[in-house]
Amino acid sequence: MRTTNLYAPTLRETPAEAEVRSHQLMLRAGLIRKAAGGLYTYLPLAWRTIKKIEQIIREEMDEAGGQEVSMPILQPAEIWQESGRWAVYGDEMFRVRDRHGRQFCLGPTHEEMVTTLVRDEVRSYKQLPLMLYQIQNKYRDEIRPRFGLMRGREFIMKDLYSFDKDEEGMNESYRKMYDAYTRIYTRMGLDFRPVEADNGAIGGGHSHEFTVLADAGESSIACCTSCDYAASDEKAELNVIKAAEEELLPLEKKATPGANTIELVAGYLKLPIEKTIKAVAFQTDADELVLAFVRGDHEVNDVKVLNLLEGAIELRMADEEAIAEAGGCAGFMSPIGIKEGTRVIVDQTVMEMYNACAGANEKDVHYVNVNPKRDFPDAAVADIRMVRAGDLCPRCGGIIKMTRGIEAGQVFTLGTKYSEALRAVFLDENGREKPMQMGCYGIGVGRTMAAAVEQNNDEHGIIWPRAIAPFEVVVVPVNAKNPEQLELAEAVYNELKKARVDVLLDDRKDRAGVKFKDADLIGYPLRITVGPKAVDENAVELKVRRTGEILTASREEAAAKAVELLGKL
RNA sequence: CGGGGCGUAGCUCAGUUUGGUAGAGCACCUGGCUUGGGACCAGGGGGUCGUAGGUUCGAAUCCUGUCGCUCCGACCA
Repeated sequence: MRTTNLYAPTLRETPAEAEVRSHQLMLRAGLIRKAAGGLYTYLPLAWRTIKKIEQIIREEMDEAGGQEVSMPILQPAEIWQESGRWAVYGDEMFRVRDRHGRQFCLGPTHEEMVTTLVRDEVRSYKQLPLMLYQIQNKYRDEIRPRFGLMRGREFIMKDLYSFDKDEEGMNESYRKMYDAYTRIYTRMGLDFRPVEADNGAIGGGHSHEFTVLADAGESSIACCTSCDYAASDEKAELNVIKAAEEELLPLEKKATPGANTIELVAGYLKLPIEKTIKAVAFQTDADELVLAFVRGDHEVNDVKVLNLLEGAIELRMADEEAIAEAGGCAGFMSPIGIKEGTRVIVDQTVMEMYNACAGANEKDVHYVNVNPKRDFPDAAVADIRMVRAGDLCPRCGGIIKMTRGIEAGQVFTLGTKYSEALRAVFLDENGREKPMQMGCYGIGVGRTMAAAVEQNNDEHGIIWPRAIAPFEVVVVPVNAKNPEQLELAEAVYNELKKARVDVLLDDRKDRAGVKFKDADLIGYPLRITVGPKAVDENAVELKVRRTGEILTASREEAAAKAVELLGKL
């Protein structure tokens, strides 16, 4: 490919609409252009990278036993009504009607489609396991599209679905996918972590998010500094922290006028914040009141709370009236004196506190010398707090640090949620009818590209990992109007092509500076410069984008040297 | 949907407070000169000032509606 034949409109200045680095760079480097909010055109450079990412994914999916298919993007409402999600999915689903008034949606995901496909064909355990995948556009009418390709309304996704005869098989499929994902992100040259994740409403199964580490990432993850434990902030498990044992003092009320926050109480009573107990009141979607208690310096993890509540779908902050009805007092709450039957959940660490301070369930009054094991021994106890930096790893006891990343892929087991709803059943070895055990596994392809840019750039532009660079090498004749230079550059270019290197010849008649700036901005891993020195001294120059390292080689050696350097990028 | 910010040339922005008839840099076209880090000189093209309405002799500027973009929150690949 020659630059004069490449549509890659680079921008000298950063467009005002882009806030995050990857979005800015992809616009500036001429990779993408916006068509409307959350909708982007992939220009030739971006599309080359997308195709490379897809190819890596395909190879690993096939290797793991997946088979590629292509299912319709336009999906009939019926199958969604059957699974019950037509009503649940809400405004996030794009819905359309055909000329007869029949309803369809633009697929936000394909569980319904793939499950109905499989149920009609698979009858026997002998036909399982089965793994089907596709790479295609998905549509979600996001509340707020943002960060360019990071969260679009149309985005490219690889989605694989596994079908197994039992849980053991499902877990085996899961493991294969986990391993395949690990190879995919490794091959792409990205710094990533498989992160234990909550799989929310589905419950029960496993889930990992494959998170590309980047400071601008949306997800906050807890990583152990000693072992390889990593979990999303809402998932991270925590061990009990035992306070030093103390003699139990008698419970006592103290007036704490206006002290309705933990900071105010601790300040007023001159107590360390670790000696206080904090309350958070929630209500479920069914209006049940739930009181959660954590140590004063901790935060309640509402996902953990929600997971403890059978049947609840979401939590919101409780109304003051509901709290008062249960005998509580907003801002001054404790489990002591709450009406019988009220849902109270106490963090495990709270149970190990001695002579602590908590609300007295009346305005402007707190208790001191609260001893949970004595004062509310019957409360439900669980791990309900949010992880924070400095906590101890639940696996090895090492120190946890918090990092940020971009969730580029996710794997999780679904169990029989969809196979039951859509009656995808088979006969097992004993002739008994059973629902299939499913798993689903997604990779955001465009998001992975954005994450790669987010993770690999400097003040001059993008620095592509070789495996997903739009071109591996750019050959730059310093002065393309000089026939000798151009001829030598073409010779190097042709040799690299022959060596099956993905190479671009920047044959534009612009000044060298322009071409160098573009090369840095677009971020080809390797640049080969052919200038006067090549003509006069037979010396061409190879520059590694990431390190800035410059090597020289003779014209004859240049291609071989480039191939050697690429091997290390 | 709630809360901020912004819509003026392809891009980045000035002009809006105090109404007087459209600007700069970059990009683009022509010619010249130049060719190792976004050159230079000369000439040129390009804007219903997001949009609709109102106030006014006169609106980019003031008022009202509306659309779009963007950031923060709930959602997610």
